Amino acid sequence: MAATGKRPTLRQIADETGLSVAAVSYALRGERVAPETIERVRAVADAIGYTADPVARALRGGRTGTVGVLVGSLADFWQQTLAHAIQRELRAQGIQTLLADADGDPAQELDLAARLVAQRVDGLIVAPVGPAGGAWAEISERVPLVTIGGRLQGAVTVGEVVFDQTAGVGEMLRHLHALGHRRIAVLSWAVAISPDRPTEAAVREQAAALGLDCEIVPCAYSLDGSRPLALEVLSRPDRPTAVFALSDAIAYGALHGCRELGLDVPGDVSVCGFDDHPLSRLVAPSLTTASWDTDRVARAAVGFLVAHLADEAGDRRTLVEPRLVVRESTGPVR
Amino acid sequence: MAATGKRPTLRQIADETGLSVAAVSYALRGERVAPETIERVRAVADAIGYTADPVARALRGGRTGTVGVLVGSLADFWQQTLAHAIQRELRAQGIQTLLADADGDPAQELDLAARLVAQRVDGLIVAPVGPAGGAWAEISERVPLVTIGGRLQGAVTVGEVVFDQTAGVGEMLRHLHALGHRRIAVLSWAVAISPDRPTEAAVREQAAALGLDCEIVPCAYSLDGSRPLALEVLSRPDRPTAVFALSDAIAYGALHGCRELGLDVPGDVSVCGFDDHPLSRLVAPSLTTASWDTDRVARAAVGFLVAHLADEAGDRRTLVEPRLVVRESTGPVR
DNA sequence: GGCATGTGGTGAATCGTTTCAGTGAAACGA
DNA sequence: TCGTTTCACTGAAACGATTCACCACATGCC
Repeated sequence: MAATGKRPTLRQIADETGLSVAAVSYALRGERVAPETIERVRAVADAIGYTADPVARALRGGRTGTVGVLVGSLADFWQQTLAHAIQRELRAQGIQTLLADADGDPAQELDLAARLVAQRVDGLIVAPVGPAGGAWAEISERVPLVTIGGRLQGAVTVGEVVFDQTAGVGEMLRHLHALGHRRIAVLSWAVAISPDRPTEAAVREQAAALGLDCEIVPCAYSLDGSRPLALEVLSRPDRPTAVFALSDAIAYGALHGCRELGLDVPGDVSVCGFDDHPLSRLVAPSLTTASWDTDRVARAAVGFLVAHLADEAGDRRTLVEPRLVVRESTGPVR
Repeated sequence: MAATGKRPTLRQIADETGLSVAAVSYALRGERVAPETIERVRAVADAIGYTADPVARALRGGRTGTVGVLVGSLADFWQQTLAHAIQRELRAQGIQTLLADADGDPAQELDLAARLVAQRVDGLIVAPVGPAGGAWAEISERVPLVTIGGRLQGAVTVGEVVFDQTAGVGEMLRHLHALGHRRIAVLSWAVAISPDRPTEAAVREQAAALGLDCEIVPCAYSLDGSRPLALEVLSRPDRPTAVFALSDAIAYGALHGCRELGLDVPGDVSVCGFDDHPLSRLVAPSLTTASWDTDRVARAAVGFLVAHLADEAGDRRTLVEPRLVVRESTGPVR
């Protein structure tokens, strides 16, 4: 039968050393007791493999040493990378990660967050996809909250990582503009799920500034979702000269669509994405894309939370700038 | 200031209803008290938004409602998918997921597992990459352990999901054999990290059975790791007619290498992978690959754990068969 | 010597829940 | 009417670590 072993407790060490439980507790954190005693206690603790029970510690009013991470969808490449980076960053701080993913369903986010709170996480890092509901306010009252790339209405956050959507979209549109493109289709998943549509707004604004003819095509966030749309858009008589997909996954679908139509990329159409997925370097043609620095995002988010937990003051907001990666899939208009 | 809200306790409900804490506890689980009282208690509990503190409950000797999931590397596509599937399956059972990933470093696995145990998980699901050390035995004494695709020496597991490596490799080799391939390079990451090398053994065995000339090339598990190796292998005078990569990621690298050498796939060289990554359908040429059914693996692993926790008896071992997906990247020898 | 200060500890309360062992009161059988 | 059962509920003891209040003893200082 597995799992029958009992874990060692302070009581055991106390019995072994002839000290009180309190003395052992103090000794293990190196306070108030004679150095020699500390040594003795530590030796016994090591010998029997003692580790403090986080459950008991948490009950007493302390921390659980666990932070909840909520992402919109682990099926999404970029969020996978982000989750990975956050979890690595948390571990570097000695914090465990309680991961939840809403599986692309914005309606689940709040429920999942509540469950994480019920599990007594010390903090919550949320990369929301859905609209903000009022109940986020309650959650932020219970537990320190850090948001990544999204506002949660009514919630008090202890840190925010914000993406400079305008700069991100702008950088790519300027790149396309410089190559001579004027008529551009924007395949956007953000439209579908983000009610205030900051990305969409950024597209309109930047397009207007550059004098571009940008059509925004709402698009399911998936490989299969974008292919038929790309086919439709590219089959038109006044076919756009460039397709700007707001995620690499969508861009792959567009590339696939181009292949089906016998269109040369970037000869006939330029295609670009957004994410810089590891594979984007390797598809043919390799994909021009832009990305946010995942590691920096993770570091900032975790940093905000850790600083808050340590009662440190400081600036709790980071604006992340995009990085443009030009590869083979974009070229001058022919 | 965030996170100042206190969560409601049994005590509060007791005061509100004039009952004792014990009565409230019983009432909430619907035992021993008058139906009318149960109703009253439930109403108050709902009104103040009571949820039992899992920490206190766990301290009392119960479960934490959390299961630890340890994967070899979240940077790996397949394991991302697996982790996603497991976490979804656990949530369906009302269990939280405490995720840890060893980040490709086998040496970390044991340490991480120990930390998860220290966090008082109710069980551990491990998809190991590294060799089994003796300390796994201790861990399996403390907590029920389910392994996926790997043995952990000395550990007592309550469930095992095993991949039929022989069938997996065999299926693909038979596919290549049927297309006329006789000289095949196998790019294997498993060689590097798995000491007993079951996959490698399977390759040798199946190759011998089919009369194939298979060379096993040890390969770093990454996109960049496989490209130079593929270049080297494919530049030889007696170039193999097919490259069998033991992961899709490695196959992408090989595809890239072929493109650099101006080799047509599958005209000059057939390339196949293993994983069936979502993108493998979309790369050009689309990738012939094989895969294990991630959902089935996750369901089995979680099922084993849940059954054990419910003290049910039953068979706790599943052998997973591969599924071959033939696409464009493999073809007859020319 | 008397008093403050410091050292090295101990005992007990606390966190919130579960559960065992009671405990009055009502109901019931003989 | 007495004893037994059942009912509905209460008190208190866990679970393990932390921490406050306290205490005995030694030391320092005038």
